[in-house]
Amino acid sequence: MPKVGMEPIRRQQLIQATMAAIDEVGLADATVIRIAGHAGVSAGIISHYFGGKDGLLEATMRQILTDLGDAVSARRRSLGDASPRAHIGAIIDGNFDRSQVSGPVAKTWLAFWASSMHKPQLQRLQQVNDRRLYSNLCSQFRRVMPQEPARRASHGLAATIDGLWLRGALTPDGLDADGARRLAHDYLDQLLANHESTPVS
Amino acid sequence: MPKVGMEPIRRQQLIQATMAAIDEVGLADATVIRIAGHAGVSAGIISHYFGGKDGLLEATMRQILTDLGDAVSARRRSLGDASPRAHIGAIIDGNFDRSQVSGPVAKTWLAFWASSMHKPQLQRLQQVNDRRLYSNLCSQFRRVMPQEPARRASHGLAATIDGLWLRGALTPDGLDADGARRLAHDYLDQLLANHESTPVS
DNA sequence: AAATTTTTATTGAACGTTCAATCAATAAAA
DNA sequence: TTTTATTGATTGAACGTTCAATAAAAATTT
Repeated sequence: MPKVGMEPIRRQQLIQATMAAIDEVGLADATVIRIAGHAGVSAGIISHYFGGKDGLLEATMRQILTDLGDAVSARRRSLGDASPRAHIGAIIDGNFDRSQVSGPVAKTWLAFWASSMHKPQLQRLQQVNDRRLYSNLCSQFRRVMPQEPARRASHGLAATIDGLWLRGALTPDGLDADGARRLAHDYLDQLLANHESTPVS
Repeated sequence: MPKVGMEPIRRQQLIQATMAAIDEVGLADATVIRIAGHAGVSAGIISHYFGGKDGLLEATMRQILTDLGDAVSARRRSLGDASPRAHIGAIIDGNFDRSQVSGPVAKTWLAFWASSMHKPQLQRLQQVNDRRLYSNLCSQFRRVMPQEPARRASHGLAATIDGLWLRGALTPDGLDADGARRLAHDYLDQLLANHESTPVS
């Protein structure tokens, strides 16, 4: 049923179908036929719009990382020059945003993470995202502590966030976003408390 | 060159070769021919000793988890009824044991983790290991805090350990075991400090 | 407004490749 | 001579990609 302007629609459908297929049977068994079936189209269309299966997988990972970045940015934009705690809290909340922690997204994210160890194209995306999270955390921690402790705090908090995702992806019931957020915030409070020069309460 | 009693030797060789192959090209491209090549044998031998490729992969994951459990047990055995901090510290150290954090092992571990989302056999192994870590942590935290905080502390510390592994597997230079251990110990100290009824220093 | 042509979107069978598994043949040790 | 260990060519299944054929919409002409 050829109607003009299908490209953006099909691209989005196929990216969603990719996540659905990976959620269903894993990356290894997410064949082009299965993905196309989820989108209600034929297999050939994937090569037409993405140049091949690899192009579709890369586009899917890029979408996940873009959504993640947007979720963080949206929460930080309204903060202005608020406290480091507020900014880092927003980063945490953005990382556990609803749209990011659904079963399909979490499983796809983990599958890509593992796959990126040996696919340069995916590894590049992964590292860009990683460094953005780390440097955002670091520059906020730097406002209340010296460089070396700030680096350690950033590394620890980033690891905790990723670890909670990792465990959430494997849990049958999916990630408990509220519980994870609370845990990360508690950790953040403790990291900050260690470097407070003027204890308030 | 048929000599009697080759079975345990070949099994070990093939398990090591599996990790080497996954480290080299990833789980998706770790074919039986490549694995057999790493062990210096022919592909057919894999089906002979492990019943098929799946059997070899399961044996490899089982070995990684067994080694991990042994590394933890060995450090705790000499502790007797020492402090919770000492026991949990030993669990942390065991998880960042030298034999566990080498590039091949870390990458294989992550590959299996992702794969276990959709392979019941691997998922079972994964969950047994997971619950062991969690309940070990929990029973130690319980000695110094109520049940609910102990659960939260265990979940948080387990997530941090896994997160450090995850990031270590992806880092080009491999996991910085000492740095990771220090971070996990700092987190542990903070978790315990929040529930100390008799502040000593 | 009807008929025609052009453009765009889509299909799905065919093709070449790659993989794990099999098993008859082989060779060294017992 | 018997037993045990190992090989590697073969087989069948499954995969991603390609491309000629098709069909619907849009544009153009009558």
